[in-house]
Amino acid sequence: MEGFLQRFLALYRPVITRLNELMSNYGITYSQWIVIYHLKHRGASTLVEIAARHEVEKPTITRRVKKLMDLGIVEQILGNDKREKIIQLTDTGENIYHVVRKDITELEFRIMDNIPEHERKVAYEIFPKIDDNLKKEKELY
Amino acid sequence: MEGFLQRFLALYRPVITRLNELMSNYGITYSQWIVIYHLKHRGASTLVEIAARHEVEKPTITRRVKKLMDLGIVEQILGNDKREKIIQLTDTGENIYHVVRKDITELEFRIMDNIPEHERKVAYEIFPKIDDNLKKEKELY
DNA sequence: ATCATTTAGTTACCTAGGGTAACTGAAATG
DNA sequence: CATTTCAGTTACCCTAGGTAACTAAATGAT
Repeated sequence: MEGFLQRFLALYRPVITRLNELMSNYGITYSQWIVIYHLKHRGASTLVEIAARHEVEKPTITRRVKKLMDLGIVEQILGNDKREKIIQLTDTGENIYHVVRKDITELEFRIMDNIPEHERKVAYEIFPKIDDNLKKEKELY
Repeated sequence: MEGFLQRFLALYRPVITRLNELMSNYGITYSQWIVIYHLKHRGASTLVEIAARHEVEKPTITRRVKKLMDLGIVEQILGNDKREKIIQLTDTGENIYHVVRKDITELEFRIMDNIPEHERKVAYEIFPKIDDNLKKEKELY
């Protein structure tokens, strides 16, 4: 079987475009949503924690968080270490989380409608395996 | 089951980064590779044909093709309709196709090594279904 | 035949998104 | 107390793609 990656990659743009379309109703993009999701599920975090968790560089998170603070979705709280910027969701942020989460879940249901549960599960579990394999092959230089 | 799209999207960056790393040995990127692959499998084509096939806008293909012509991977051939730009792979392009194809196939094998064939197949067949479903939901405005 | 319309391609401009390097200020190390 | 490490930001770079406006060529319709 060949062309797995090709098919995988071809699906990216339609999916991300649809999600960003959905998110644009709330003034955010999918990449910012990742931060919202993180804060909801992991609680208040520093930018470095968020960056590490999602394997992106610090400036990427600085930018996403700046936008979310401008939108009043996220706010800074003070900690002991004054180097750190600890952020959490505002009430607005919590509300947005819930509506967007609902929208995404519904979209997910609609576009997986005709796919049997066990097949979804197989694919769902393949993704992290591929990710692991990529990481392992990177370790070998 | 929830978070399918999340997992799907999270895998995109590692994969595309690895592929672009691989392609950079030949001076191309994955998005340009798509054009090379198209020409190899569909033969000489116009830019509009390529754009339509991959569901991107014309300027996107103009840019990819410009780069590939600069690299001597692709060349223009003349047709009757002087509006059209018909392009095909050069000999260099053919050679690059073969080596890159080999590299991709090998990478694909390595990162799917521990995934049973039937599981790969399930995932492989899910992708176009999701794509179809997205298109159908777009038709409903 | 000619004029309007459609089509192929290009250009200019804008956007999202992310990486790297260099920096600041604060904490930790020793 | 000096050096090093760490968190975050800034400036600059890149890829990638979309939209709108345009040119030139081909179609179509009168």
